[in-house]
Amino acid sequence: MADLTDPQAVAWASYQRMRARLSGVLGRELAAATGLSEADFEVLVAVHERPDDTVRSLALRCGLEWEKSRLSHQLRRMEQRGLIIREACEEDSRGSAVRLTARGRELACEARKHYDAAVKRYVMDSLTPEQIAALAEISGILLDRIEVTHK
Amino acid sequence: MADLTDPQAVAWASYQRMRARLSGVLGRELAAATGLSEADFEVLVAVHERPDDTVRSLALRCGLEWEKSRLSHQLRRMEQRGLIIREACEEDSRGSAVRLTARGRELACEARKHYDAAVKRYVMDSLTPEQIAALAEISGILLDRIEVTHK
DNA sequence: CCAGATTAGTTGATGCGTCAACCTTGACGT
DNA sequence: ACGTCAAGGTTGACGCATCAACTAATCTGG
Repeated sequence: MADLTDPQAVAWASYQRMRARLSGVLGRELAAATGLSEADFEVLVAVHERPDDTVRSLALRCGLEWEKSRLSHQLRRMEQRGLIIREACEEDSRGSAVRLTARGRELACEARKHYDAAVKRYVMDSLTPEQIAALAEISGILLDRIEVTHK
Repeated sequence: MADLTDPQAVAWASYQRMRARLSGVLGRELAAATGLSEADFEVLVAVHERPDDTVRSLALRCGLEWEKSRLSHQLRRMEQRGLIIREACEEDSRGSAVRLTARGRELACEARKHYDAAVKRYVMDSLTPEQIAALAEISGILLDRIEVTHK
């Protein structure tokens, strides 16, 4: 009772192939248009959503659901490239806060436009509203499943 | 005309979150059970499907749809860990062939069992046959879309 | 108030993935 | 033949992701 049925195997193979290809083209287009990686983009957008373009690292980490060392490494690289700056956190002197630079803010907006357009072009324009809803539903079910067994 | 509608944005967010979580869980379980990465696993399975557990690098690369340098780096690491060996290719002296070691063959089988079971547990057992078919269909559509605009 | 346990964040090592540069060998037109 | 070009593969550099070990500040129980 362990094996996948044929339609299951086919579905999994299609999904895996689609996933690999889609993230490839989206990442490449984003990099070509803005010089940002998807990781950069996620961080910039998440920070830009906050008042004053500033957020505590902890909150950012929880919002992104990233490992702490992943965020730390990413922020170091982004700081070196002048996209963000890190400042002290007054509520908790262990913590730190992240603020967008002018360049970071500008790139966040630019990148969002390009990225959303690419998602629309590659994904949304290809699917019916029913298929989009189905994708959302399936994703939600699988997420629940993972949360339940890993909490 | 550029922005995503609300249901589109929700669907995309769910998909992205599901994708990240699912690949995390599957990768972690595979590593815990066998010590292999997903990249290792893909290679082992692809080679193990061939007669004599041997393939030419070129064929492997086309089957996996990997960049050539990616495959080269991956094979170097796998050779160092004793999962495969690389030998000369007689049809074309530029080329090379990949053969599983005994350990590689053993791990390929072991890993396949664990991985399929995890896919079944996390994905297939959570979805109806209709949802599985919908996932396959959606994936196929998006793949076509990408192929068309990138070929 | 103090000692031990938690928590925020950093660091270093290592594997993965991409790009660009490179080397060798085969293919092809003339 | 031969010169040019393309293809198979390797390498080095760099960014991304995870793990484990570490530092420093906060929390908590007594």
